[in-house]
Amino acid sequence: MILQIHDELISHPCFAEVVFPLPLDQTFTYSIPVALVPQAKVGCRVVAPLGPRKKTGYLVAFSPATPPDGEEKKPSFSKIKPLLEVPDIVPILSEEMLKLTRWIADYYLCSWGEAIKAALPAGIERRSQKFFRLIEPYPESIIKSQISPASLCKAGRANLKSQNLQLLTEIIKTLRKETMISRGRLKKFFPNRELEPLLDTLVKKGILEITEKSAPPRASFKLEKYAKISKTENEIVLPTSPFVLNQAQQKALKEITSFLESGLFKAFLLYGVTGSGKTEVYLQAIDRCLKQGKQAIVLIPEISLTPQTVNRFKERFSNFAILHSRLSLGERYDSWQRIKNQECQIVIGARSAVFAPFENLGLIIVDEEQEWSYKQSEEKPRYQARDVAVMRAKNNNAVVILGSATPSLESYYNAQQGKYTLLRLPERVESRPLPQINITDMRQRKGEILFPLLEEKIKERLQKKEQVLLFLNRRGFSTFIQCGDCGLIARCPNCYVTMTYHLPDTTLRCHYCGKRFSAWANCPKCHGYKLLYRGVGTQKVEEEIKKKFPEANILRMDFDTTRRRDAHRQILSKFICGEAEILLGTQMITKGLDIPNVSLVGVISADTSLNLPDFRAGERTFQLLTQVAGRAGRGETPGEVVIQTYVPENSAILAAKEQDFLHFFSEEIKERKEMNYPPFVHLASILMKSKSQKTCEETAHSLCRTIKETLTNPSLYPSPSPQMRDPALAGQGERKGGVEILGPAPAPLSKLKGLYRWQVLIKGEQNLSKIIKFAFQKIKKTRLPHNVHLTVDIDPYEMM
DNA sequence: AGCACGCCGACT
DNA sequence: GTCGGCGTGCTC
Repeated sequence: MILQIHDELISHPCFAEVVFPLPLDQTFTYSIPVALVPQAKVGCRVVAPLGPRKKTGYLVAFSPATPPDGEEKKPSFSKIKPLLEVPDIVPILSEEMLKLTRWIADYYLCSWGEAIKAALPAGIERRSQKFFRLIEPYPESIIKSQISPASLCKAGRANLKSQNLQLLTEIIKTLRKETMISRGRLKKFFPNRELEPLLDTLVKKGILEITEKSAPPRASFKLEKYAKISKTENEIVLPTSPFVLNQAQQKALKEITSFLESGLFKAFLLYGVTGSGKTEVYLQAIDRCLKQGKQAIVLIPEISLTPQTVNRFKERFSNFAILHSRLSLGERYDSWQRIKNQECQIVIGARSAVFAPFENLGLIIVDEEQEWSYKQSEEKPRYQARDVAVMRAKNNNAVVILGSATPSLESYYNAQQGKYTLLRLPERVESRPLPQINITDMRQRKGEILFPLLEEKIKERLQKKEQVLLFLNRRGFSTFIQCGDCGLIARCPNCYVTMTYHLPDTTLRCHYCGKRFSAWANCPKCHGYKLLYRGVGTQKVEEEIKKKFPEANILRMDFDTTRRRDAHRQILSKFICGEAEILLGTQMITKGLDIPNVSLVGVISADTSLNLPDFRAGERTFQLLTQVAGRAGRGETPGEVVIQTYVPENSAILAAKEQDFLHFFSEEIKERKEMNYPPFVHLASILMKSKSQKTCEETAHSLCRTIKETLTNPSLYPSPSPQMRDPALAGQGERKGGVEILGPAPAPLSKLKGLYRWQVLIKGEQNLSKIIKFAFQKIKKTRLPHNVHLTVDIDPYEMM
């Protein structure tokens, strides 16, 4: 073995440094077999042995056979294994993507391999399929005794539960017939839950043998599917020529093009009210970019990525690709391949399209930059695509345009500070008036759903044969049920949240873990029959509307009515065709709907998003209300909006009424400064999850201690002279060197899916990644309890 | 993240 | 006594 490696070293005195899409913050060193030397380049995928299995990793660097003095020592020669395969002829990752993913790994605190995985289309990993085979020659006794499970057990010395004997018999029978069978096929035959552990046991006992074979690459399915899609999606689209721009648009475009032509990095914030013609500016900027021989990426929030939106681009350009989460793996891979081959010049897509593998990038557009969906919160890496877009533009000397009618506080602040250049489109094209907004104070009469003003307006619109949109950001019937005698509230046993009452099956459901019960007939504690149904959801509103307007047709659109594939589109097209006069729904009706006949928008309660324990609650409410209000009056008839609320004096609601972003910004930014929140500080959230409440709490405390130690020892973390902050701005947490630690405390959702959750929040003037990374390394050395799971979220959006 | 190895309670 | 529970530690 050693000899063989030395042989290779003579012809190729280099090792491959490989990272894997695993939470392992290190590179692995492999030798490169002579046969693979011509192919193995930095940026290629490689298949290599990692422990007992083969894994796809990424070649990120070459390292010399003998490390220069002072560098970390290589693993001993006997440990180094050779690469097995290099599936890429051309590196799949450019130098630029390697640099960008490295930055993501450092900033958002994940491994380089995880960051790279996020930048590549899903399903690109070479799948290896396991095949099972009965070991030849199996003991004579087994064959003779036919397939008596009992004798098999003895021969294999496997002690199996009786209910598994039957299953075992069947498996053996199947294996004898097929000799080789894949895990997937076996699962199809025996969809029992016991299958997997049983197979493992049999392998361990030497009755079965596993052989690994690489499965065909997913992409081979792609052609047929792609053809199908193009057929349905290729409806006739008439090309449009560029519109004549108004003065503000012209000015914006001029600034953008001057930077496109200069070939220098520039970030713009294009702040234009709804209907001010941002898209036309995008289109003409893209056109200029293409004429420069460069490529453009357009990011659009997932929900807004409708045919309607895409067609605007299709009308103007032909050579683009769409990257969409609804695409199948094959389709996505195919789009990606077309981009990689530079067969198209424009990419339109959601969050992950920011990684489109263009090699001569000139322009990135982030439409609706304030949208939360640009932040990946569930999966690692928890990156903010808008910020990645800015970073990528910087790396490429490209132009980035962040567009919005209601910019995020961060972006507008950045524009004020000169980090971004502000471009304003203050007027609506064709000078369509903004909708009239009315506020109803719900404190007048508690417990009501539809107040007289909204009811009156609905009646009016129905008579005029116009359409109505009703918005409530809460699904289900009642958000909780409570015993009127003892006060007991129905809570999920796995999560510390109330259960929502649902119709028509009268179930109690947990919106976090999906648990369902049939609803209480009476109180399970005191057996009282006086049950209170509290908190209004869309189902209850639907019932109320039906009562009040029996002649009207209502469509409800929420998570429950759109679970079926395509239901979303079906409901919308029904509404557009005029099959219903009222569309009632949650969040999902607020985005990108453009229905000319909608003249009234009603917000049943504006307060649901306002009461969340989140410093962005006000901002979110303002954006939501502005967005939903924008759905009214898109046609000839001027629109009208009614917002019902318990807090009409709240600044977010007042600003939404006046549709005055700038006023909202100036109020909100004051509060952020006072409370020491972004954009004045960076935030990082560390979440501890464990089955044990105690472990959670203890880990949280010890983590806090470690972070504090890190901070008090300036030699430990590389921070440039921690400057003193204005003491008047001090927040409530503990502060050291411009860093403030809040917590530890139970997370707002203190238990979810059976796991307790504790949280530590860190505020800092500078990027907190380095400090946290350091503290983590330290805490790992002092041994972390193994039954806690740590999640770090840098610049978090959801801190529940 | 997997996966193997290793040390303790419930059964043959 | 063995089986399999999952705590611990490693992967070039």
